[in-house]
Amino acid sequence: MRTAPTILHLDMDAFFASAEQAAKPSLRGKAVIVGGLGPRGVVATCSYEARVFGVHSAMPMAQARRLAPNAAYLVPRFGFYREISEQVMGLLRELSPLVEPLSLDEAFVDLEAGGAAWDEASARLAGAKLRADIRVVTGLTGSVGLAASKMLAKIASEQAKPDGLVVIEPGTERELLAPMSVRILPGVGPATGDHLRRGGITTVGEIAEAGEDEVVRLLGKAHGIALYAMALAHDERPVVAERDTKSVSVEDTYDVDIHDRVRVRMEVQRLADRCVRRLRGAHLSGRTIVLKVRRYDFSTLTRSETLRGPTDDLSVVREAAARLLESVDTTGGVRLLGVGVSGLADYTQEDLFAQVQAQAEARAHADEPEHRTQDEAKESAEEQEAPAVRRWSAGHDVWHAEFGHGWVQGSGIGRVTVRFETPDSEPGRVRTFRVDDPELEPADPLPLRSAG
DNA sequence: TCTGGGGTCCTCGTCCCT
DNA sequence: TCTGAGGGACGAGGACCC
Repeated sequence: MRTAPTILHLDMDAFFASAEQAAKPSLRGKAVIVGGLGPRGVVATCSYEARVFGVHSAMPMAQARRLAPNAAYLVPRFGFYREISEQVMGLLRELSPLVEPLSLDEAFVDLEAGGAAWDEASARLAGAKLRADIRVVTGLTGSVGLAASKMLAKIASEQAKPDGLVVIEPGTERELLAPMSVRILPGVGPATGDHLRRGGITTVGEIAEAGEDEVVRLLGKAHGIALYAMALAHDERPVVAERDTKSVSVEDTYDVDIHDRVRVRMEVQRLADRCVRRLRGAHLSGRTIVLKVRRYDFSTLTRSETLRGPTDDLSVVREAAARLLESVDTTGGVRLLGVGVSGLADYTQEDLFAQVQAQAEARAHADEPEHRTQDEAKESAEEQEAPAVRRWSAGHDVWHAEFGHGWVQGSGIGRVTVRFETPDSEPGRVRTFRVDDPELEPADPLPLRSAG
C-alpha cells in the first residue's frame, strides 16, 4: 500500500449531456437527457438540471419523459464524445504513461509512475492543473479523486462531483469508509447489497466488524475475500494501461417483440455479420460463439458453442449462431437478440482461403473504423439502418445551404425541425423543413473550442 | 412502468480424463 | 471391470460496471 494519495481518478461530469450543452448554446442551463429514444430506450446520461426532476442514468426513457416532459431529448453521438474523450485522455497521458481508461468519461492515472506527484501537495497540484487544462481544452468540467488506491480514488471523485477535487489522506480511509453504505464498494450491486442486508450488514464498517469468515459465508469465497479486503481499505490493484479484449458482441433490443421464427433467424444472421465485422476490424478471431436471447418476459438465456480453433470466418459464425438458435424456444416472442465471440486470439488457424476471403470482405467494409469500443456499437446500429427515406436523429448536426450549421431538434410526419447555432454562437433560431429538403444535409460536429 | 448495449468476472453443474 | 477423487474444459447463468 502506497503512503501518498498518488492514484488519480477522473470522472467527467454528466459527460454526454455536458458535451451536448457545450455544442448547443440553446441547451445550456436546461434539462438535457441523452439516451435511446425508442419505446424501450433508457437514459444514458442526463444534465444536472434534469436530475432535479428525479431523472437518472439507466431509467426507462418513458419514465424520464413523464418526470421531465420539457427536457431536450437527444440520441447519443459516440463519435463526437470519443473525440472529446481522446483530448482528455491525451491530457492524462501528459501526467503519466500509466493511464487506465474505464470508459469514454472515466480513467485512473498512476501519478507516481509518471513522476507527476510523490506526496499529497504535488498530487493536489497535478489534479488541480488537470481540471483547469480539461476546461481550457474542452470547455467541460471533470471531477478528480486522489487517494492511495483505485477504490478510494474513485470514491473520492464521486464525493468531488460535480466539478470538484477531493483527496483522501492515507491513514483516514477506514474511518471515512465505516459509515458508508456497502453499495459504495466496487462489486456491490443490488443483489450483493441484499445478501449483506439479510445478514444484518448495511455499512462498510459492519463488513469489517463481521470478519472475513462471515462475509465469505454470506457471499462465497472469491467475492467475500475481495469485499472484506476492500472494507478494510486494502486495495492493491495496480493501474493497468493496456487491457486485452476478452470478447466481442453485438445485440439489439427490438421496439416490438419478434414472434416470427423466420424473422428471428434473419436477425441472428444480421447480428452475426455485424459481430464478425467488428471482430475483423479489431484484427481478432475467437473460438466460442455465443447466442443471447431475451424473451418477451425479460428472461434471458445464452447458448454457446466452442469450435476447435479460433475463427473470424463469417459463414462459420453464422452457422454456429443458427445452430445455437435451433436449441432455443422463441414462441411467445423475443425482445432482444445478441451474437458474441469469446476465447479471442489475434490470429486464426483457419486455412489460407478463409484468410483471403476475410481480407476481401474487410476491404468491402473499409469505411468502418478499425477499432471499435463498446460504446460505438449503438452508433453502428444506427449507421446500419441507412433508410430509403432520410431519417433525422434528434441532436445530430446538419448543414443548410442558406442557414448554415445547425442541429436536429425533432422530426416527424415528413418534417424536420432544425435549430441553427454553433458552439460559440448565441442561442439560435428554429426552422422547419421537409425531411427531403435538398438544401439540408447531415454534417459533422463542430469542435467545442475553435482552434487558436 | 419497465428495464440499452458492450463488456468483465465468478460460480456451479456436467462431462471427460487420469 | 468398477468406483471414486481430482482437475480441466466447457456451458449456462448471475452480478456488476459504465
